[in-house]
This record gives sequence, structure tokens and C-alpha cells, in this order.
Amino acid sequence: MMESKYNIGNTKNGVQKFQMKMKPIPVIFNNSNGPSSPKKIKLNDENRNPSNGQINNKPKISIQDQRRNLPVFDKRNKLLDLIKRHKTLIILAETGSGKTTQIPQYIFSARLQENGKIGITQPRRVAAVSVATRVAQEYGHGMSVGDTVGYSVRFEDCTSNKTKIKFLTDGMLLRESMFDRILMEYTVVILDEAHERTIHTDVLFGIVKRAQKTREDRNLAPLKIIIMSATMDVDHFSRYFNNCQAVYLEGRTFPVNIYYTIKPHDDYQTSCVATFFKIHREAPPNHDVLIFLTGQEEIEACAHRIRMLAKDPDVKGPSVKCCTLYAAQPGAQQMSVFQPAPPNTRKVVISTNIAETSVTIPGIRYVIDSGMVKARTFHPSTGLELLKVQKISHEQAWQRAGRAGRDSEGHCYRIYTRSQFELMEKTTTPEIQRANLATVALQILTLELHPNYFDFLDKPSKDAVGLACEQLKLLGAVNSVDSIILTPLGRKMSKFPLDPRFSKILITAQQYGCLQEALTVVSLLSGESILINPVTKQAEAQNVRQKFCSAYGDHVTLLNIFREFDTVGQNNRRTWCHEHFINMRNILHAREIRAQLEQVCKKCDLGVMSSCGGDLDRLRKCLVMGLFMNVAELVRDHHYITLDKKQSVQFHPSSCLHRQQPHLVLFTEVVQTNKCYLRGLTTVEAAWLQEIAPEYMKTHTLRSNSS
DNA sequence: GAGCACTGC
Repeated sequence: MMESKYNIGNTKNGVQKFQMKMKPIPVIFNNSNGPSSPKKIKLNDENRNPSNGQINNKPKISIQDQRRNLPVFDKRNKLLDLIKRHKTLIILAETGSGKTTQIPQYIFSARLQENGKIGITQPRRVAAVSVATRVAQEYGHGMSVGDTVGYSVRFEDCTSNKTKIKFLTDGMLLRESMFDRILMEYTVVILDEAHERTIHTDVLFGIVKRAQKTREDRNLAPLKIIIMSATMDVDHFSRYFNNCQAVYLEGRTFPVNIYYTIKPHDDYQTSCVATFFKIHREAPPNHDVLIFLTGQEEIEACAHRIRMLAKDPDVKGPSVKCCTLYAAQPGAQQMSVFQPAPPNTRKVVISTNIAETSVTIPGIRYVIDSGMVKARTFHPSTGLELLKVQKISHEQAWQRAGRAGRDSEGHCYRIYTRSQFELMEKTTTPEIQRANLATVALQILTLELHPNYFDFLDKPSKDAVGLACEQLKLLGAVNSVDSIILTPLGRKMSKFPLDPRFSKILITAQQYGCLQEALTVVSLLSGESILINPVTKQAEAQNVRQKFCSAYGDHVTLLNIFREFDTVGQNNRRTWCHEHFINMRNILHAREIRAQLEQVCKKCDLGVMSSCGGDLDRLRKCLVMGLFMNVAELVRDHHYITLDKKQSVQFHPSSCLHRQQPHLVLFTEVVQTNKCYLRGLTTVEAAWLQEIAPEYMKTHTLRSNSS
């Protein structure tokens, strides 16, 4: 049997061998605490309530008292005065200041929004929904969400004509801006969590700045812009917004003691385990631990080691409840992280960076920070995506440490030395500088601007913008790479919340009579993977799903799975998904996406919902319409070369085609890990390429024209 | 025959 890199195998030998090297050498930390954080961290008054009020055994304090207890409360008048006087304001606010829930209410009570709405963006759906719900409660007077206070996220618009305070995801405001580029619905726009620098917020910076100027020039109702951020680097934001005013707001979190290792540790996984047991011996049982690692396999391996070691009679300390947390996990498993550990038990959560910002786990007193993260980067010169384990930035390190100080004083053990820390990057590279920009370029073009001249806070590279424009031209969204005018096809493409290549597939599906199938495939590609591949039951998962596999490849296989799922009755779904190793949350999500895309198709007058039934050539040709620049041909045994950049690649082993070697395939993506792998494959024929993408084929010739 | 961090429309 093959041995996994991380020794998860359950063979007797594996475990025994594993146990031999399981007692990790203790990691020694520097005990002088040093600065606990570059930010000012203030200790809570005993009587004060944490703003989120999650963990609190003290008598209930009224909502209005809680509001008054927030640090931002004392600054209310000063803030309102600043907001009144400045058309753009940066609010630098620490965690726990209450900025997100309070500032919109202050503005509203002072009627600064006049006849318009206050829009507040959040990078994540859950945040937009939960903050809106909280503010509606605080606002009181029997109001429920959707009245004065509402939210708007994908698939869920909870607003009415009475709504004045509207929380929405940054992606949602970006989409709104494509219908009204000067955002006349709003008189105040607050871009919250700006320091996270999501690709959507970055584009919005340019859009609100421009909207403000345009409204000024045309004597329309002014647009107030408020940027709320936790970053220390205000100057950068301020310069961009014409040297606007910035104000600092202190927060309320508990002190976190930081420990660095005395010497560097290359095997950060083992060091994390060792550090956990050091804490485990010393800390009271109800003090929980959060460990940051990089990925699923590593996390499961680490969990296995901790569970094994915890059973060791030599190990001192209470019993251990070990949970893992990563996005690809089935929902139920994720929930167990939030359940408190039984009495006299220590909970340890091993997580990816999902616990950095997206998920808050109550009760964490200790954080162990490996200092590493798995990140996706994009290389515009090759068009290649790279998934790579790399060092985190200072920003991320402080964010991780802060997770130990949510409810009370905490501790953070960094599995790196102080000098290693000093060498890390200060900030995380903004997403816009490491992503495929095709969608962003299309969005900018809807504003009749050229992506080369868009006013970015931080410009993406010329290569990246060039590649995006080139792709849009190949797809027919523009007539030339310099054009700022979208073709009718390009305008239609911009209506879809999709990568332009996928929009193209849907728009042309009608002419191949396979819109139904195209919708299904694109929805499945657009959401997260529906396949679950547990490390220990991989063969079983692949066997049971074998019946769905198509000789045409992965896209048709996905279609088969979705079609079968649709025939399963509501009551049997959960069992069916479990038996077939299908992620139910993700397949239901894909179905939601499908419904939304179908609506967009109808709005674009794409005609009746045609189906190709069993004639799957039509679907495959239709996929070529959008993905002709993603084609690879066989050169020798299992080795392929991409038509576009002549990159040497292989099929990813998870593909249902990986044992076969068709002459020509199209792929959804190429990802470089240890090797360059193609994922999401469909076999195609050379003649189709000539027929469907004659322009492209003029500059890209196949090695062999025999198909 | 090997491994896919995380959001969002």
C-alpha cells in the first residue's frame, strides 16, 4: 500500500512506526513577552461587556446599555462632526470598537444621509446578514430586518422601499454599480474591512471615488465615502482619496501575550503538536487552543497525532477534544467546532486560515501559529495558477494572535523566531495583484473605461491586465484589446455573475441546443466542488462514484451526478449524498446558482431552455466556445502540452480521464502543485477547434492534425 | 497515480 506523505494510513505498521516518532521534541519559547501587539490593547473594565456579548455569564445588560458601553460611543459627536465636514473620511478602527454596528446608526440618527441610503459593504455574506440583524434589533421599535435596516446578498435581498441602512457584500455593491455607475441610490457609502483588500473592495475604491466626482461635476446629490479599516497604513488610503482626513478609534480586546521560538523550526507541524502538549500540561482544562495550519491533509494528520498522543498514559492533562476546521469539510463536521467541550476536557481546533476572519470560535485562550498559509497565486505570463504554502504576513500574524483575546486575556505561541517574524512581509499582497482579472476587466469595461487606465489603489501588473483584455477579445466581448466599448455579446456577458469564459458558454449554448446542460455544468464549475475525497476512504469514494463517470470526461460526469441527484426524493437526499461522497451543501448551492443563472438567461432573451438529451457532442462543442484557449494535446505517454502557452502538463489524478490519454482535451483550470496538473477535463476533436475558434487557431497550431 | 487556502456575484 502506498504511504501518504503525512502518515495517515491506518495500517498497523503505519501507526506503530508513526508512534515511534510521535513524541515530539519540546519547542522552547522565549518567555520575555515583548510587545504583545503593535496596536494599543486595552484591558476591559470588569463591568464592561464585550461588544459581541457571546460569552457572558453576568446578568443581561439592556441592548441600549451595551451600545453605550462600546468604545465608539464616546466619540459619537466627534465622529459625526467629522463625517459632516468631510466628503471622504477614513476611520481606522480596532476590533471591538463597535464601528460596524454603531456608525451607520449614528449617521442615520443625525439624518446625514438626507434622502438617500447608507450602504455598508462587508467582504462576507454572513457578516452582512448578522450585522444587519443586530442593528435592526438595536434600532428597536419592533422593527425587523428588511424595514429601516436591511441587507442584500446573493440569493437574498432583504430590503424594502423603507430601507435606509443597507448592509451588503462588496460583490453585491459592485454588481449594483454596473447598473448605476454613480450609485444614486446612496448618499453615504461605507466600505468596511477595507484592510482585507478583497478584489471587490479594491474595484469599489475606484468606483466610489469616480462616482463622487461625477456627482459633484453634475451637481447631483453628493456622495459621502467612509473607509473603515484596521490597517496601520492610513497614508496609503489617504493619498489615494486626495489626502482625506483619517480618524483613529480604539478597540476593545484583551491583551495577548506573544511567544516566539528561540530557534527556527523547519518541521512546523511537529512543533505545533509539541507546543499543544506543552500548553495542555500547564493550562486549566477549559482553556481552549486554536492551531493554524495550511490545508486539509496536514490538518487531519496533525489531528491524528494529537488524538493518538492524548491517549498515551504518559501524557498529563485533562482529556482532549480535537476538532478540525477547513472549508471543504461537510457542514456537520464544521459545526462540532462550536460546541463547548464537556467538563474537564480541553478543546483543540486545528484550522486553516478560515478561522482567521471568516469563523470566530468562542472560548479560545491559546493560539498556536505555524506562520504558514496555503495561498493561490496567478502568473500572468503563463496564465498559470499556483497553489503554494508560504509564510504569512505581519497582518495575518496579528490577526491570528487576536483570536486568543476575544473573550479574555490570551496567549499566542508563534512557531518562528522573532527575527524570522521581522523578515516576513508587512502586508498581504492584495488579491487584485494575484488573481485572474478577466471578470474585473469586463466590469471596468461596463463603465466605459479601459482597464489600463482604471484608477486602482494598487495597480495590478500590466501583464495581468493585458492577458485579461486579450481573453475578452478572444471571447468576442470587445473588438480589440484597446477598445473601451463592449460588443453586444460583451454586454450580455457582463450580466452574468461568472468568469467571462463561462458566460460565453451559456450565451452560445442555445445555438447548440444544450442550454439546460450548459447551465448545470457551469453552475457546478462555478461553485465549490461537490465531490468529497476523505483521505482515508479515497478508493471507496471513487468506486461508488464510478457509475457516473463518462468517457467524455469530468464535465459530463458532473452532469450525470447532478441529473441523478435531481431524481432522488427530498427525504433520501442526505443518505444518497453520504453514500456517494457528495457534499450536499455544495450541490444544493450549485442548484441555487443554476436557478439564478437561468433567470439571467431569460433576461438576456436567450430563448427557450433547450436540452440536448443524450447528444453530448453538442454540449462538448458548446464548452469549446468558452474554453478553446484551455486546450491541451498529447505529446507522449500521459504527457500533454497546452496549446496556448506550450506548457507541459499532466492530467490531475482526481480526473476520471487520468488513466486514459485522448489526443485532445479542454480543461477548466491548470494548477501547479508538485507538477502542473489539468483539472476538469473534456475530450474534444481537432475539427471542432477549427470550426469554433478559427481566429485563435490561426495563431495556435496543433502538433498533429489527425484527430 | 496525487492532493484543491479562502471569499464573492
